[in-house]
Amino acid sequence: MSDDGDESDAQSLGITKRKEYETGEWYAEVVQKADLADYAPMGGFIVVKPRGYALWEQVQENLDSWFKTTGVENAYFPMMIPESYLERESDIVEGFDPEVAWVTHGGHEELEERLAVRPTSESIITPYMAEWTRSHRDLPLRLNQWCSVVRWEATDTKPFFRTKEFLWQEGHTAHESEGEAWEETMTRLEQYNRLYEDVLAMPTTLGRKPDHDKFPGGETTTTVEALMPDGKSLQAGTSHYLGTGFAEAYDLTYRDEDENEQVCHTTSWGLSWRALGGLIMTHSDDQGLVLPPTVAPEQVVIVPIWQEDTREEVLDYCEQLHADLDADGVRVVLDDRDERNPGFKFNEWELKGTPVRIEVGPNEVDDEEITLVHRPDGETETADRADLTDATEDALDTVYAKLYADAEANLEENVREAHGRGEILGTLGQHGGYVKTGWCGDKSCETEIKDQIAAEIVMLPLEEDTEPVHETCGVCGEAATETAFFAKNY
RNA sequence: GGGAUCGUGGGUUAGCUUGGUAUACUCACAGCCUUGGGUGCUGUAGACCCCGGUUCAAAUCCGGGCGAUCCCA
Repeated sequence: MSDDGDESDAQSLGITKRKEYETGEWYAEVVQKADLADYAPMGGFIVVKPRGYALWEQVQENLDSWFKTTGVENAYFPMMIPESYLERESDIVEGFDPEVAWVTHGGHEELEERLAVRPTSESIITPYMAEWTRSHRDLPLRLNQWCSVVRWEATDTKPFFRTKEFLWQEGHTAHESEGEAWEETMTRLEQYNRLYEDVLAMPTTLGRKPDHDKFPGGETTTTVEALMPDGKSLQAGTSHYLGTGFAEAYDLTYRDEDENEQVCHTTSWGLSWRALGGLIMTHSDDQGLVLPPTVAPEQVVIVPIWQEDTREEVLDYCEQLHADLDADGVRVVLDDRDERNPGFKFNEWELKGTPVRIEVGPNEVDDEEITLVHRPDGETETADRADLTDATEDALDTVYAKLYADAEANLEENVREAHGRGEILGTLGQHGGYVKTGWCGDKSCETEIKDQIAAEIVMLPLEEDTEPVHETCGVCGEAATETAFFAKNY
């Protein structure tokens, strides 16, 4: 049944596309109507509105505090990078060149050397790390910057998922040994994982990128992958062990205890506002945005419901609730707008993603109770007024658990095994999700699948010595050396 | 990278085939009304994506651009 013809006027205030059937359009509508972001006048760019930015701030606050307690310091490097710097690491040039935006003029004068708008900052940060590193006593050196980068891809804009400019953090570290650098790589990957598990209510899978898809110039790229409800995988964060290649290119060396010059092992790791795209896509529904309480700008909305003769007592009661919750540190708003009826408010706060609603009418006032409603499923519960904060916090925890459980079920149901071209293609085509199969390690076997169904190897098991799931490659039949996870991806 | 669809007040949309004063709802604002799922009334304000062509006349037809969405790779 189509709602195109009979969209009621009332509904056009809310979401008119269905998540299940029109995922792309639904997503665009949620982002705009929940006031998260808008399109910029140039293709590929977006404007992030205060509600959207508030979500990013939650991501920042969490990650930033974890970084700081694990030895990372924030710094800031220029947005523009001289071409000669970029060129010092040839793989970086090759990997990013097609999507670098160049500044060629300052005012009316052509620059002697054109400047790259950073697509990532290894090439300007590493030289400075080299300057600051003299001896093993200066190591490890851990820097992070919160900034935006530009990658001039000619693909369709999808707010947060795919934009030419995006906000992220990029961490860059230098270490004495491969072991330390590898440990660093994993520390950051685990922190990304924690962000998804504990803050964004999204289960993830950790893995390694195949060689042909790793960070240009790096040794190993690890990834946090999140499975979206439409069966596509989202690369939700990456952490790279860069080996000594970058250190060599930019002279990042140190004197060890025996006064010998040694080359550093470096890492870099980044997480972008894609995380928000994943968050929105994962939890939201046909009513609009759904947010876990951890990041919701308003965790609770109190909606008063009154009649002429009960107005004052209901509002008084609500104001008390509001004051109490606020004092207990709950992010709460009281929607006491006079000109809107409760139904309108319910819909509006649901559209905006507020996780818990407290409804208060004369009944609640008389019985000294509160009615709590969970955003994800509309479940209603009643609690004593005296237990306000506990009941509210329980409800918030329950909402988080529900969101996580739903996402987890989606992930668990959508990891499948297949062997043979037909089976791999068929499974991917029918179900989406991840398809595990043996892999010989040859890129052309991936290409074969990619050409037919636009799915690629999104990850390999994190542990390199993991026994392959099949003895032979699921595509060509040669001996398998790895287990490959095929999926369509964002 | 290839193909398709689309672009009208802040949001949703009618009008386009057959060229001539642009439709309605909603939001916003002012006032009244008053509330257990998008309430009712009155008033105000607000739009044809851009450039070019055809024409007496273009939202409408033609060409190009820009932007969005979808499908395929």
